Amino acid sequence: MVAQTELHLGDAKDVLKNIPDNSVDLIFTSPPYADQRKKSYGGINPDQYVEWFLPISEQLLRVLKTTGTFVLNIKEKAANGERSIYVIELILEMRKQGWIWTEEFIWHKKNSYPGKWPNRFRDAWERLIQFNKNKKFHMYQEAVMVPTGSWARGRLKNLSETDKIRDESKVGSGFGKNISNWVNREMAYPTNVLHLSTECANKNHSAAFPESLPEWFIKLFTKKGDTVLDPFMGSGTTNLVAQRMMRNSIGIEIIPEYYKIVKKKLNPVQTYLFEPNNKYGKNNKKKRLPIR
Amino acid sequence: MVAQTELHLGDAKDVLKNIPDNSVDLIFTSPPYADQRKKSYGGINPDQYVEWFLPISEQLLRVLKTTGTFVLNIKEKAANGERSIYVIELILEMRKQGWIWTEEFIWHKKNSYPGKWPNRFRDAWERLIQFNKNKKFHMYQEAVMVPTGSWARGRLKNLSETDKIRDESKVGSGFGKNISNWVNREMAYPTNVLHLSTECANKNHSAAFPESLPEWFIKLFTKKGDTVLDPFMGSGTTNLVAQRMMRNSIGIEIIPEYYKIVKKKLNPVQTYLFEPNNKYGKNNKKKRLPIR
DNA sequence: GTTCCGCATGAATCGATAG
DNA sequence: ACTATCGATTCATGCGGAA
Repeated sequence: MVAQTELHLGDAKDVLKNIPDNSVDLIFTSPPYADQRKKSYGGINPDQYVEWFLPISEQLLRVLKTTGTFVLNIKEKAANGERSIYVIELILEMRKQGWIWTEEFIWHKKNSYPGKWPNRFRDAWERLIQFNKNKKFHMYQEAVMVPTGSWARGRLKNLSETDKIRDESKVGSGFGKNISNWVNREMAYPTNVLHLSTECANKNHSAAFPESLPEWFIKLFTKKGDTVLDPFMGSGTTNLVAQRMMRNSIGIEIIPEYYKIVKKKLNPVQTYLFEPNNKYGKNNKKKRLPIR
Repeated sequence: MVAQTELHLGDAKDVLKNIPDNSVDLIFTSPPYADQRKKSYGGINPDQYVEWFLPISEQLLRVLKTTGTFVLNIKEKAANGERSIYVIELILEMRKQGWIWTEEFIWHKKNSYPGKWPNRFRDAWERLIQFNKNKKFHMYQEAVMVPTGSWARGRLKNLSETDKIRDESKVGSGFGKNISNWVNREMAYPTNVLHLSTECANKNHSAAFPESLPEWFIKLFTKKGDTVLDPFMGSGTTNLVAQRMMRNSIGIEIIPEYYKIVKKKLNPVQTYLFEPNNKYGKNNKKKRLPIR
């Protein structure tokens, strides 16, 4: 079984028109935030952001299945001592388009950007806003259960301080790396707060979000063979993870350089027969990264 | 020096009118959420929530000092599979009143009790929305600094349990080795994500938030002798903490039973002598401070 | 093979300076 | 007065080299 990955070069609002109605199970994306990524994307003014995004979200509403989910990763910036309001305005406007605002997950970034200002602390969280077309949608909650309970606590007690600190991410939301050790123990459902760090010093690839972020939502809202869409592909993290998890995916990117990089990265793997057992281990990270 | 605590029985929107302009340094409150606590507050319909709150926030804007801060603890609930929008509408409307939306802190509730629904996970976070009158406001950042990760990794790891305990007490008492030399370097400013446990098993009253929550914001935005206001006092957590931290405080509560409980709980000397008619005239603030 | 230490690096934000 | 650019500030993380 092979997961198909479709890559498109172009503007999301145009390219989306070629995608059929009700054909996508999960949209996971992180659009360029207002006034950020100026060098690459030109930067959208906060005042014009909603206006810019609405034609795209309208298309997204069309291509999403009625049982599907749209997860939008975004965070408004602070400027001149005040937070922008375009994100919450966007939620209100998208509701008018017919979207249902189902949930808002919090991504707690442990290693947020440092800095000190007289009037504010470091911004250490981003929004993961969940929208749906219908009140009935597919959600595979068991797929993201996390180890917890007395066993986890007992084990933690015997660890060094260093290990405790490191392991906290594992206990909190299941984003730790050696999760396989915890399988078949006491499991619990996670919450709507996700703990994970940005991968900043990773030489092999730099992405806006770590792989575990789309991975979690792909697990939660799709099953194998489903289709995942990222209309702002960037470095292609969503599509890479989708492919590895045996989900079909569609990626759209407006910048040729990014498009080429992703195309190179994904194409060879596409024809490669996937083995579900060999997934999230540390050793296989090296294996999958070198591009041949 | 004694911190004075004023308690008022009545509707916030009326009682607030008796509080002088520009007299409060911090407003910290957790209003009744829409459609919840029906038995106590009669339940405010989500559709009418903004309309209900705006006359109150207008008064709050008046009584707050230009250097003061308003922290609103609130979280919209999900009803019928959808998140209510009254909180984000409220932010937009309060901006129109003249409030500056400075920041949104996240309170990550670690111990919220387990639960699961077909369409969502446990809601483990709440908003702490910071509003200001002015871009310049008082913020005492050093008061809430926390140990850095490297401090925990490097120092704590090599210390015995007793050393850890001893050193902690020294920070407070000032005795022992002078650790202030390296404390500064090993302390970091926090982020806008707060990790606190909910105090579930607590006496008779059910507080909406743990004491550490108002404590953190009182440390951050006030100094001793400042005035803290909670227009929806409830079980009086904010006022209790304020009093303990040597801040004057004002509490307003509409339900007689709560009012009586708080009045009993707080030191009578410090709840002594409130003069409701003494409003706009002479500066009653200095007058009511030094009472023995 | 471990552990430890040094170092580069982020979806940041503000205030000052320049046009 | 308003926008554009730049420097200063700051810390968790992971990598690579050293002990």
